[in-house]
Amino acid sequence: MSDQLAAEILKEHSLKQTAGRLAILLVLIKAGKPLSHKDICSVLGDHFYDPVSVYRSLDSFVEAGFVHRVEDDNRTRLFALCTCEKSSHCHPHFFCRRCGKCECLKKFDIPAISELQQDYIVEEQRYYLKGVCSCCSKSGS
Amino acid sequence: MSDQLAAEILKEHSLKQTAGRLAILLVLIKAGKPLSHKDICSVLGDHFYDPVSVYRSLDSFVEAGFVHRVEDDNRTRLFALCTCEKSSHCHPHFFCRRCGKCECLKKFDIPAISELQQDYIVEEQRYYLKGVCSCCSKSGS
DNA sequence: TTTTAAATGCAACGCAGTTGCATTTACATC
DNA sequence: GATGTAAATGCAACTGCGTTGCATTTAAAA
Ligand SMILES: [Mn+2]
Ligand SMILES: [Mn+2]
Ligand SMILES: [Zn+2]
Ligand SMILES: [Zn+2]
Repeated sequence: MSDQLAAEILKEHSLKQTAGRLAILLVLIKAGKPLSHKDICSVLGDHFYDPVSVYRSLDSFVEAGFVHRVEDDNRTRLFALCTCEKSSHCHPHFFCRRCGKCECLKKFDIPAISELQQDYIVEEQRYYLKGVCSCCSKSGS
Repeated sequence: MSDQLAAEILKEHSLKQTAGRLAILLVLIKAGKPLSHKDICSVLGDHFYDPVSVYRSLDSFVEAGFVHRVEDDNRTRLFALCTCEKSSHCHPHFFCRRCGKCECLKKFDIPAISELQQDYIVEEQRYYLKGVCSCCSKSGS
């Protein structure tokens, strides 16, 4: 049951177990892919809880390190559960223009630019691809 | 004189030569690095011209293909003259947290993820680095 | 059970960018 | 050079995503 997983994650990061946080986290667990604030609110639907609080809960997750933020082209941010221990973005993301979904390419590391002058101090790298995802390219031209 | 360059670029892309466009383009040429809408407006200063028109001029440059947009983490967009013939982003960008500047790493191609399944159709790739730039890392700890 | 810092709801705000529309202007044509 | 027209501009209002302030509620430690 992913309810338990959600509870464990919160406990593990010493965040208070509130109904809202549990619900939001559950949505992220079940989705298995990056979701926007809007996505999350619409999944929550009836057990609706304040949009501002959703933002705040998400922020607390990001700060705790078990959720990462993906910056979309469109000035909206996506949130995904981050199983990959390392904090911050460790993998590339793929945005499909057909189905509109964003996918974490967890299998891959972000390739480095080996020839970059050594006096640049790289602290963070982000990489994303846009195109047509595996699913969509298979189904229909 | 870069005034002439600006005029040429506009002509080359059959865009009407207006005072505003020439001024904006000149700012981009002189800057030699990505600038935000705000940056541009503040450089224009007195010969001030409507912020909305600045947006529209920039859009026309991007559509024409000689300016590219860089998406910043912070929901603001940066614009840079794109000398590198290929349309869209062909190179990585570096954001310096010290001086706050963004730099086009024009020397480098964006590294590819060779192991990506072939049924993904990659149409665009973006790559950016954050850290401390060459300049800033040299001067002062 | 009591206590308290943290979480929540609600309303107002901030800011980058967009849209609609009336007016002006670059530039092609005569 | 004068004329016509589509494109560019200015201005005001609007959108959408996210943030902030503050009073109230609540999880969980004591
Ligand atoms: Mn991810
Ligand atoms: Mn660039
Ligand atoms: Zn798809
Ligand atoms: Zn710097």
